[in-house]
Amino acid sequence: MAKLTDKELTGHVNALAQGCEGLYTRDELTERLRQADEDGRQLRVKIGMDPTAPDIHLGHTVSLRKLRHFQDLGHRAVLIIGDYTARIGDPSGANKTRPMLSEEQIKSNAETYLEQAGLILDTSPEKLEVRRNGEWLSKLSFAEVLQLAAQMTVAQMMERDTFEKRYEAGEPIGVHEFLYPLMQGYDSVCIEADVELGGTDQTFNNLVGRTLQSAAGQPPQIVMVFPLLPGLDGIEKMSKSKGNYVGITDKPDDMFGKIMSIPDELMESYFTLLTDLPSERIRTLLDTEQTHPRDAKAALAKTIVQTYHSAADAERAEQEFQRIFSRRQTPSEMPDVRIANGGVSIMELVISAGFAKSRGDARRLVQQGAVSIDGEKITDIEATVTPETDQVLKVGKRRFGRIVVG
RNA sequence: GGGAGUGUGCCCGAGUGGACAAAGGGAGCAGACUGUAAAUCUGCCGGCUUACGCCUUCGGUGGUUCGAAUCCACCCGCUCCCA
Repeated sequence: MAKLTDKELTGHVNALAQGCEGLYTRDELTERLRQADEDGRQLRVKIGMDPTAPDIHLGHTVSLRKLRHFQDLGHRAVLIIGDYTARIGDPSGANKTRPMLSEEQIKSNAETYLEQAGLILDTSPEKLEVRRNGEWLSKLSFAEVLQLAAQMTVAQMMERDTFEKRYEAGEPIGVHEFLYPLMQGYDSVCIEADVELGGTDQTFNNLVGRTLQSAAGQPPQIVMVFPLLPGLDGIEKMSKSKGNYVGITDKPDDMFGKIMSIPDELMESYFTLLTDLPSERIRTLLDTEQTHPRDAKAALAKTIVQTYHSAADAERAEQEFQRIFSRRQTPSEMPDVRIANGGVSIMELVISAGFAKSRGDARRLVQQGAVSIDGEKITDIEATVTPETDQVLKVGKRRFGRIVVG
């Protein structure tokens, strides 16, 4: 087996630690990599997924991309699908009323997830192992659960900042919530993880894995946590339920447009967490002396679209974006809005196009000057219009429809 | 088990008998400005209605009252203190 030189080893560690916010510990990682190389074995690098929401967004890609990096160095990704955990409902954080998911739903979510994860990961069998934690969690007896629980004290649990904050805020904390970290940690024991990756919000859970592994006589996993990607609003972390996300299967145009709408301050973290651009290049792009922020953002958008689609798609998306927003032209493709012959009220038109969620909403839009047909603004809510086929209904900045009469 | 609090619109949060569809903030939408950035300004922001107005809403159920988010009873959830 080929032995790494110390220099190469250090290089690997540095590269892997890039962008990492917490590494427990660096020395252990170095040592573990060295050992693995010496023994000619793959490290088992774990990442957990929550099958409650299937779509992968850019926020997830931060650690997934790092996982890919491990794969590229020859290691094995172990993807844990938290099917058992999901069935009980993950209580962490704000979503307390998370619905329990059916077996069916979990299964389909997991499938979607895997499919999408395949856009980032190397899916060859020797590089990727997919496991469901129901495999082992469902087999635990109550006594065994108690034994696990006995590994930790309440004070240790309360160290977790989300628990601490909620406790101080007088918010409820379910006893079973203390079991989640244990479950996740037990996952690590069962799959004998060498490394676990996750967002910083998983730090505590992942560290529990170390505790449980040690107790089980295993070398504790190395834990690497990554910054949480801020969402499009620049305030909260990216999440599907907040609606501030970019899905990796979003259409090129949407992806491009969404990224163009992020606040400038987010560009740096997006560049570093989501792209492989060399830091030199990123510096140039972020330097407003050298690059107009708008162009930097376009470069960002393009790079990301290219990653999940193609260079050609990225090119097209950029052109489309410029066409609509810079030159204020109409999109090259838009949904049809069918209307009958003989004219319709403007209100009906907006509603039937699906651009307003209620009549009041439609009225508001018209009154506020958001509605136009072929560039002609219509502000009279009583107006009746007789547009022709191929004329363009525009509502607000980004909703377009092509009129089809008949 | 006992006691004290608390539960409001997408979220936070004021309101303690009528002027309350309910202050304020945030989010969102629209307009101006722009780089679909930020900041700022303006309007909207439960449903129906051009509007007058009407309907549904303040944990749940029932009650008091001409009239309740506001008072009473019971119930439910949450928090804290005591045990």
